[in-house]
Amino acid sequence: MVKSPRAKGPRTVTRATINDVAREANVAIKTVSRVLNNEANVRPATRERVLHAIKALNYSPNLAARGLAGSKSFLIGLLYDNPSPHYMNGVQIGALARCRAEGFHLLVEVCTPETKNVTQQILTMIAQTRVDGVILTPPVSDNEAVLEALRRDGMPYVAIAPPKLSDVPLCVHMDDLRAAYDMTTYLLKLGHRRIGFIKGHPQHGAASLRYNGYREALSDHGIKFERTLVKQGYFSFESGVDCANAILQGSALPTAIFAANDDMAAGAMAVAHQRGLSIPGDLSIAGFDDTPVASLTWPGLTTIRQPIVEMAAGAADLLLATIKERHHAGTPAVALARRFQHEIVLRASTAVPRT
Amino acid sequence: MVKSPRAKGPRTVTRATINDVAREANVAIKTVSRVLNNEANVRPATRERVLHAIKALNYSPNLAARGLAGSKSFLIGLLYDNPSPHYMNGVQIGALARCRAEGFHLLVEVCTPETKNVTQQILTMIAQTRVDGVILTPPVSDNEAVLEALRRDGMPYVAIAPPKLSDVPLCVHMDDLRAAYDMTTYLLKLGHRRIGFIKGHPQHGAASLRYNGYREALSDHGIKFERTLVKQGYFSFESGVDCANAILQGSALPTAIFAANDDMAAGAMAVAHQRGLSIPGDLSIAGFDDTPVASLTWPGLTTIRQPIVEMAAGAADLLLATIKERHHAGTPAVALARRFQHEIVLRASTAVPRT
DNA sequence: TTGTAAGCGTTATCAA
DNA sequence: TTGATAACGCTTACAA
Repeated sequence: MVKSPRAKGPRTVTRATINDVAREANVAIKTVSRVLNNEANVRPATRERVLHAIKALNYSPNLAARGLAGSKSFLIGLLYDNPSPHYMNGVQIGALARCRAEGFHLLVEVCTPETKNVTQQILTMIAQTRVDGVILTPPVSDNEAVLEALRRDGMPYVAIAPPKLSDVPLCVHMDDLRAAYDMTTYLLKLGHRRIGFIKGHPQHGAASLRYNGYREALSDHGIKFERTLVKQGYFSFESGVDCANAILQGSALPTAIFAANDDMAAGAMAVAHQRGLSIPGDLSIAGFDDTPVASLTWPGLTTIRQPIVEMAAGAADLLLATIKERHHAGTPAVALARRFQHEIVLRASTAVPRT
Repeated sequence: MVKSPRAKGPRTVTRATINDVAREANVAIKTVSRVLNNEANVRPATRERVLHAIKALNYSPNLAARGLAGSKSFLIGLLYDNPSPHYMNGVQIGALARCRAEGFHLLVEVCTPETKNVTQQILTMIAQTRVDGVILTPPVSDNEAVLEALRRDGMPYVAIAPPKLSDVPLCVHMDDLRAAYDMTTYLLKLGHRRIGFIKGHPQHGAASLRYNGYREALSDHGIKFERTLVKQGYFSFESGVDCANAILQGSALPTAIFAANDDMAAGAMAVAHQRGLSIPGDLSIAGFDDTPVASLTWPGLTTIRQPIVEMAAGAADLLLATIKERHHAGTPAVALARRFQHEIVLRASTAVPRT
């Protein structure tokens, strides 16, 4: 290995440019550019020669130069506010995989609603970086002002799990209502008749869908809805504790509790343990999201898996397709909403009621 | 604001350029550039005029153009492999905050060791994006080949928690040994004499430091080390379950178990519950990292908090300072390792032993 | 203190 | 099928 004599010099290596490649391959830079961009009208032999020179010189095109000259920056912005680490991680993995495959890079930006105008923050970011498109994750995808600004700016964007599908031209989502319906039905089929429900944060779009799914399943199976079995939570562990305590303090106890997310379900589990209720013997508990905590509780938590990675990859695909299309011509992209399938993950926290 | 007649056109808005600003302020573009870069030798009145024009035109400099013309891209690369979502999230929050404050953007890239040569992946990314520096998170910061390639390339980089401080010119870290020492001492002071330990992944640098801290504390307090109380885990919940079972199957049970991370501690808690051991009555359990799960277990897990966000912010600071310095002149940056303080987070999983 | 002119490494235009 | 040459929007000499 070469040891650098001093570690200070600003640049140790000089990178080859398109001119070097052109010289090496004995063609004009325009030809190299054509090969780089997979354009037609390049004789196979010439293409080979260029490709060879590229390899020989270890050449990579300069993104900044491409961005300046052309219309594409090969940059995708990923906007997020404050979702769970697990969610954000999944989104990044999925989006990154697709971006890399298409030669794009991911620019991550947090929106800080407290500090400043989110819309202005985003617009500034776009103006500076000239990203080719942006991916919006909740709760940014819920922000009407942001959507409107993006639309007006003409910036392609895709929303992950937006509250209203009709609001956005491009989105990926999951059927939260159906998923909650399925979980409730599963509990009913086990034999549960009194099923408690801990609602999610009232501001969060998906939360009410999950609640509706619970109610519809109850209704479809002829089970009377009981107001005392439902409590308003806020997606946090602590709110799960509070709600579970409230639900379990009545006289007629439920045999199962379904929480609108895993953190609240974990809270409910803690309460059950505290009250000496065995899970799932005395009480079955189900969550939603399949976050890491679902496999770290005791017993393991039955929950619903959102295919986050796949959804994010799908979002990136939609966005990248739009970007390319737009570049080839002003084809007015049709609104596209891609739905992803949920999955019930069965663990040990649910079972047939004891009685 | 201009309303777009149709939502299809590639660009709906035209952005102001430095020329527009110069014209508006009635100065040369060079003067605008000086204001933009906070250079000296601009009369206050002139500066005001330029600033005013910038605001009036809603101008933001084009990063690509700046990158092409100058030597800086205002891009920082964040490399990661597969750390926990919680860890990565903290790193991003911290790094992003500092980058934004300094006008830099974060380019996130995953390294996929399986697919290809990691070093080559990184080098290609650098060649394309011309990032001004990179932040390495474990386990990428453990990769010698990557470090060597970066050094040779002359790319400034900062490592978060590298295994050997001497390997890197810039890094932030935490004293894992001391932290484990402190936790063990805390348990000893509670009165525990038989303390089990679940080791972390043998490949992970910090894991052995944590183990050493445990042993040193034992030794310093005159407690005999017992081989049967220590088991080799792999940082996963399942390995925690296995190790806890192994440790608790002996005849002389420990009154406490200290796991090298929270996931394994959660595994130990599950085992305790299964065996009917009450926590902390029969068995105290402590973890390491203060991941979200530590507050979602029942009872809450006593653990050690790593100041991830602060460390990442510190890493970004170090990197940005180096970048600026280097740009001002070839000042040979001295090696800098910044240490961050850990903190024991007391929850309900530890207490005075019952006996 | 300010301005002029020459790039930076690409893509796009238009001619050959 | 190729190739000159002009942008792209900025920074960096170098003048004034």
